Amino acid sequence: MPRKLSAVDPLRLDNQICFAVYSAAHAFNRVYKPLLDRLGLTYPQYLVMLVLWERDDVPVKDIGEKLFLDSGTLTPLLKRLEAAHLVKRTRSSEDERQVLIALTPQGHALKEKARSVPQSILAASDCSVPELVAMKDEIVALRDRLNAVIGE
Amino acid sequence: MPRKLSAVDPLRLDNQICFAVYSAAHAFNRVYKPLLDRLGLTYPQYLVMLVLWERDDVPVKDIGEKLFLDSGTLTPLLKRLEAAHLVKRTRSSEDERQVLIALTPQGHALKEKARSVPQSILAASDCSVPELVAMKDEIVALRDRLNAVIGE
DNA sequence: TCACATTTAATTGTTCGCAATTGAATGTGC
DNA sequence: GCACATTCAATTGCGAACAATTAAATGTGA
Repeated sequence: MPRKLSAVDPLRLDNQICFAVYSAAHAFNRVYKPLLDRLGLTYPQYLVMLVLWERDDVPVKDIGEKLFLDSGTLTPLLKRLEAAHLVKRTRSSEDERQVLIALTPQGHALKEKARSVPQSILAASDCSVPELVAMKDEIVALRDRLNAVIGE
Repeated sequence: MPRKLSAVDPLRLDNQICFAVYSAAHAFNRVYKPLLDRLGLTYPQYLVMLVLWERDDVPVKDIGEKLFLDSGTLTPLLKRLEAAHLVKRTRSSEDERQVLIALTPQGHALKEKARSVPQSILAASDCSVPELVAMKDEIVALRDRLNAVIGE
């Protein structure tokens, strides 16, 4: 009995890892949404806050490198975080080209409210921590290989 | 010697599988971009074309269910595909609420130009096919568990 | 010093992605 | 047959995401 061609058709949606990643990212976003609504953050804003909770007073460029985002995305996003009184934007005095992003007291305080988020995500994943760590490492390795190709 | 807390801190960016997925999706998008530019498609438009190349003349709702997208995303996207003469949008005569999406001859023809895309992605992934299939299956399973939680 | 390149954010314009709403068509329970 | 709910696409508004450009600050070489 001949194998169905569709099972190996490279143009089939179900065979594409990229669509798996794309749709998983959207699924994560939908799980995060109600959790982050309580913090008044969108998911990309939450990522920026994660960066700042690790290290404060960083240039826009550093945030961009960690999150793989450029100023076209970050500038308006950071302005919204500033409008929400979570960060302050100031030109660096050493290098006037740089804009340094610092947390406000409210920005610092929000970290406490965010502590419950990861475990909610873990529960929704319905997966053991070692399994998730293994998957994460594989996906990061794939991402880094893809990014290496982009730099040519 | 005590383990660094950061290695297990759930709020650390590097520990979050969701960020791995999010950033991998963007990396894929950047790899796809030059390939899809030659087809005159964006990545979401390419996904819609993949669906239509599998089965033609389908309602918007069916496309949305396969891609996990709603009409707010698909309606303008499909109008752009129609403006590019790749699809035709017609009201179903059986159920006037539905809009059926059908490929034009140009839309059908584009499939041939798209055949080289998957192997370019495979090359950029720098990964064996069995490995990619295994990763894809894991990610799809995770996505489906997340989507199950959303439906409560 | 001075011309030139580089770095850094900001800006503009296009396309997703989704929540919320609208309006038309269809299905249902009585 | 008729009120009612449901389904489906379209619309509106907002927040990413990114390409391309701009402008200012800084670095470099002759």
